[in-house]
Amino acid sequence: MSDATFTIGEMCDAFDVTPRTLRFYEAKELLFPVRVGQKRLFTKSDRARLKLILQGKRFGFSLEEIRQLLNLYHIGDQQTTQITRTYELGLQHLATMEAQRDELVNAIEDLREQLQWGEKLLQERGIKAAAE
Amino acid sequence: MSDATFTIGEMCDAFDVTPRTLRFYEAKELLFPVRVGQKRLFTKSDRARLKLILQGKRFGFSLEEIRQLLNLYHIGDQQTTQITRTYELGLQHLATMEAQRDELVNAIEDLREQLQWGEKLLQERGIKAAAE
DNA sequence: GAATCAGCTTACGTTAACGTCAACTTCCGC
DNA sequence: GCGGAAGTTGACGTTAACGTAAGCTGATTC
Repeated sequence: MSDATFTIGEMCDAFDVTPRTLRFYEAKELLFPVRVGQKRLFTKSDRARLKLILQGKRFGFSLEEIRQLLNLYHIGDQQTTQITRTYELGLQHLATMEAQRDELVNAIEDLREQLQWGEKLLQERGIKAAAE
Repeated sequence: MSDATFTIGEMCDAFDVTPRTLRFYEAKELLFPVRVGQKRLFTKSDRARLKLILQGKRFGFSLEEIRQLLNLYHIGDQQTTQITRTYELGLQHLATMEAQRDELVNAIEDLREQLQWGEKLLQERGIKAAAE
């Protein structure tokens, strides 16, 4: 029940990416689709990884950083030494992301204030909000 | 008391960027240093903008997106029509950032779980944490 | 007054992350 | 058995965001 695979086209539809992107990610060793003859077949694992990749990108991480992070989700099948390194890398990423979250929360607060300012300013000038 | 200006070198030291970067941002109309002869002098306003620029970059925004956002902090000296547009742009950015924050919070949670998994796994294998 | 230093412009180079052909192969329906 | 759809591999093009090198100016310092 975990043998469901997906063609490249299905993946593109599901995640709104182009075939080129998926092949590129494979070349960069971010995805590992199975080959049946020539064709790629993406597994459920690939879907999970792709989801994480796109998420990571939204947070401003590079593909290379993401590639390393992804090993966390393969952590079972590694050698102990490598697990330790991967684990520590994960800790660092966690710290980065938490810092980013804090910064983001502050930035949101600042932006809110600016917007209230603008709102007030618009009211003073007697503008009817785009309520038409 | 608001007439403090800064040379390009001082800016670089303060924000850990290169001169090239600051000149590039000026060319892209993200910063507007005053000229004294040939030389650029950065105002307090430029410092505030640069801070926002670097922040935005960390969140994965492009310089062009950031440029538009920055108008929010100039919102006083615009025409009413433009203020409205700027204001709406700000609202959109706010929504984007809030979505990003939520996603980030979830991702942090996921990552934490994975790390606990790894931690457990390392203990089972009897590894002394890099406490040496 | 020669050197050093900070800064300037112009222009070409670079890296990441794909886009865009071009030129096949494979399968599927009719 | 043929046309179209889906997929494949190169190989080159593109955009953003700077880096880097060359050659110039002006101020300061010894």
